[in-house]
Amino acid sequence: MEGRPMRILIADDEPDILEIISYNLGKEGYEIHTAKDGNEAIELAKQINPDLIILDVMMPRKTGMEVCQILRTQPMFQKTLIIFLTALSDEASQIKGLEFGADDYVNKPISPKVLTSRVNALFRRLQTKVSEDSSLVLGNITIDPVKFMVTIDGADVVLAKKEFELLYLLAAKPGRVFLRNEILSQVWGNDVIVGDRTIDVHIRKIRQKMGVDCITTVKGVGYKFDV
Amino acid sequence: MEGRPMRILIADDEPDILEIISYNLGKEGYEIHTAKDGNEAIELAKQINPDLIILDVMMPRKTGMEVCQILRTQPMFQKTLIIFLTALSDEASQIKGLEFGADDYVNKPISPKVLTSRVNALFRRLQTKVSEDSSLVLGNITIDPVKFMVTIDGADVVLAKKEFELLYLLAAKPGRVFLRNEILSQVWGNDVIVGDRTIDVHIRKIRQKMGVDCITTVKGVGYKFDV
DNA sequence: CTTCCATGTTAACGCTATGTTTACACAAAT
DNA sequence: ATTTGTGTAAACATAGCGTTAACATGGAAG
Repeated sequence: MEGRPMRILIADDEPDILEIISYNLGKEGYEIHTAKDGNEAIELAKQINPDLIILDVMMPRKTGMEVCQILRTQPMFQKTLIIFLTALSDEASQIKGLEFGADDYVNKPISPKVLTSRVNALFRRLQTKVSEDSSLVLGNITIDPVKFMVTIDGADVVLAKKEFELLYLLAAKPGRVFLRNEILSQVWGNDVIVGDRTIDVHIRKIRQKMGVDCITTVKGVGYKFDV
Repeated sequence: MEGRPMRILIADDEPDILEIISYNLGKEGYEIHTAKDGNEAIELAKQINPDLIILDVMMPRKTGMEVCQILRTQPMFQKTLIIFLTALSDEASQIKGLEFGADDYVNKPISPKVLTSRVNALFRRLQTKVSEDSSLVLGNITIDPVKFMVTIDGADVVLAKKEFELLYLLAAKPGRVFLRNEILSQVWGNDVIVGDRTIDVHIRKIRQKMGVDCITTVKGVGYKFDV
């Protein structure tokens, strides 16, 4: 799945902050590098080519803003993610930071957990953009919502809209059991009322068209996608 | 060619907030739609297929979180940007929101300018390579947007303007399904209103003129170019 | 063993989304 | 002025999706 861990460069002049952030993001599996001023940040960035740079705004030897501005002019750092970190919580700074080309702007005092969540959110978005297709791959089965296509062992399977939506719902969380009510409200919507057998019939058609039996019935509860 | 404004759906139960945000984002050139509760947001989202959804967390008839959760399970909202808006500034909510699949989390009271900056930052990151008009080669089919010409097995096929634009749109991302709404806004523009059958008629003419059936209908969803 | 309930199975059918054809306004070309 | 072609609308035709209803099955409880 993940070829290499995402590389993060953190620049701040307060050692405590560096340590706290490093520790928390390291725990998430990221590869962490640190710099303690602006020039060092630029140097290191050129060396290691990080995926994300977290910049304190107030730093000696070039502020975060300056670092950002310098890096953004270089082709190599065009698509690098940048987060500003700052004690300045005033509106103007924040706007200025974002317009300088930052992807996020987090105020101090920092909650390590919040920062981690924001970092994760940025990377999540980047993933789906790079791979462009958010298709699910489960063993020999591929489900591509962009192409509206299901493939088993390279062979295409054509599903109708509702069938596809139902399959996608189950396959998005393999192994998890979905209650009939859950399925109804997610695929059909809340206000629609359909008969008891409707879900079953769709499940049947999916099973039939797919050939492989990848959907398991949990009697009295619901259905789940088998891994 | 690629000048379509980004489409934003804003959902909040306070009319004042809706208005302020709409005004400010509208000024930036975005196309704005609004909903005043959760269910309405889901309905509208399905209709207009927005690029970004701004969700108030506290709303009647489904909270923002619920809306997010429901939409994220559906294939067509995998890549849609989502921002949460909330008065709850506590850490836990924020983390929860981001882990729910949101791309940003903004606390009330909202500064319109800050929100605008954050919206801009998200879209900036999303900007795809503006494919300068280069000719597409797909198997034995060549589509040259400069010469306005389509060639199949060396034989020229003459298409009318709208037909060509439609074909080019689909062929630019082979396999990808384009919703009827998407096609309308990309080929016809957002403000133009045309009848229900217009797209079909054009598709038919393309199919007829091309001889080869390279466009597949995905009923209830849209059309796609076959590879 | 019987009963009961949840789900599987099948066929049939209405309805909606799309296909198809024709007509027409309008623009461009001749 | 005539011709030719494009884009849209309107009026059908139609396929197949989504649903229902009726019946089958199987397993758990008694």
